Amino acid sequence: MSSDSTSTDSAWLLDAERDVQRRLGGKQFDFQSLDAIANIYRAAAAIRRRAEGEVLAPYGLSFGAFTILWVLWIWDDMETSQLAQECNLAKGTLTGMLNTLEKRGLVERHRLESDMRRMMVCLTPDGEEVIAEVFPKFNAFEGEMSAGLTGPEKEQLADLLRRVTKNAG
Amino acid sequence: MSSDSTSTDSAWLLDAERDVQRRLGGKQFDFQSLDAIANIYRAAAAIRRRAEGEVLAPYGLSFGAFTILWVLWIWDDMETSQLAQECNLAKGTLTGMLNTLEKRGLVERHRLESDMRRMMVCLTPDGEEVIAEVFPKFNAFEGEMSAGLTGPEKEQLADLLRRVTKNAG
DNA sequence: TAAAAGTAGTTTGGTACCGAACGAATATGC
DNA sequence: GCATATTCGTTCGGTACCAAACTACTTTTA
Repeated sequence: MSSDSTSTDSAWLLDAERDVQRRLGGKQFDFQSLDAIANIYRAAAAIRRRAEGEVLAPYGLSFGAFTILWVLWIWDDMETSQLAQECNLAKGTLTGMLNTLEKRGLVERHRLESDMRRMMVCLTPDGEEVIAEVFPKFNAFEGEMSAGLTGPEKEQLADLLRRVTKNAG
Repeated sequence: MSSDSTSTDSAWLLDAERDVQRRLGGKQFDFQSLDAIANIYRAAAAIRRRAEGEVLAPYGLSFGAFTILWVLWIWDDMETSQLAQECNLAKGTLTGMLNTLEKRGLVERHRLESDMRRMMVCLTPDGEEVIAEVFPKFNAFEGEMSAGLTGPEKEQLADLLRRVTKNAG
């Protein structure tokens, strides 16, 4: 399999991919899709772990908590249902995480006057201070993680992933 | 920012990305890296959720459990330390998940005779049967998730992610 | 206008996951 | 050859996360 691969130079495959080809090369599987999709998790897991350890841990933020602060920073305020969707969290999960963030004084919840079922969430000044301090470091970290790619390559990566995400949504 | 962007057509941006630009467009951040890296999570989270719901749940497998079975299928057997690394899991986490899989009779553990600290893990015949049945469905699912991409685009996506992963490792 | 249906957030029970502390087995230094 | 350091896997305490049941509120409907 590795000897007759078409445009992909086998010397550039991850060890894991090479072993997959050795084990399954004879079978009729969709290896192009396998490589594309599996590498999404590999990259996501590797990046997430490093981000939590190197950038977020000093602020006592999990990746999910950081995402919540980030989303509220971008949108100013938001209903919890929309926030859960934006952060890829189940609504029950979001409740717990907002409790934690609220105890730390980083976010605030308010019921909507017009509909007492619904809840608006926004950053407190403290929360805004935290995200404004963390995000530049996170963005620099993102730069490190994609350091091997040229500008156009980063744009293309974003574009290809965008199309996968739309497909999966 | 969106008006002077170079090759990225704003009409193709995800809603989330557009809002980010509206909020942070004036600041000096590395938007190319931001888009590239942030879209990795977005895609990974969306795919993982759908995979668990549509492909794995009928077999009672979490994404992590599926990954363990898959890795053991490819490598035949493996030491737990290596398995943890391959699955992107902390070793303590792996212990618990192997307990679960062992109770279900899908994997077996054996101490190495030559070094009683170390542990080999392998699939049972039942485990092999499960992964051999699940994986083709999972692979078909991967095809669906990347359906909007041409073959060469999938290869390029895999290649770009590979370089990010190596960078993060 | 009152019952039924729908909707939003919370609670609950359970798994997944991590880091740190631990104990057993092996390797190393003197 | 024995203390020390190292290296395994496991245990422990805690957070993150989900799906399903639940509660409180609102809308629909008759």
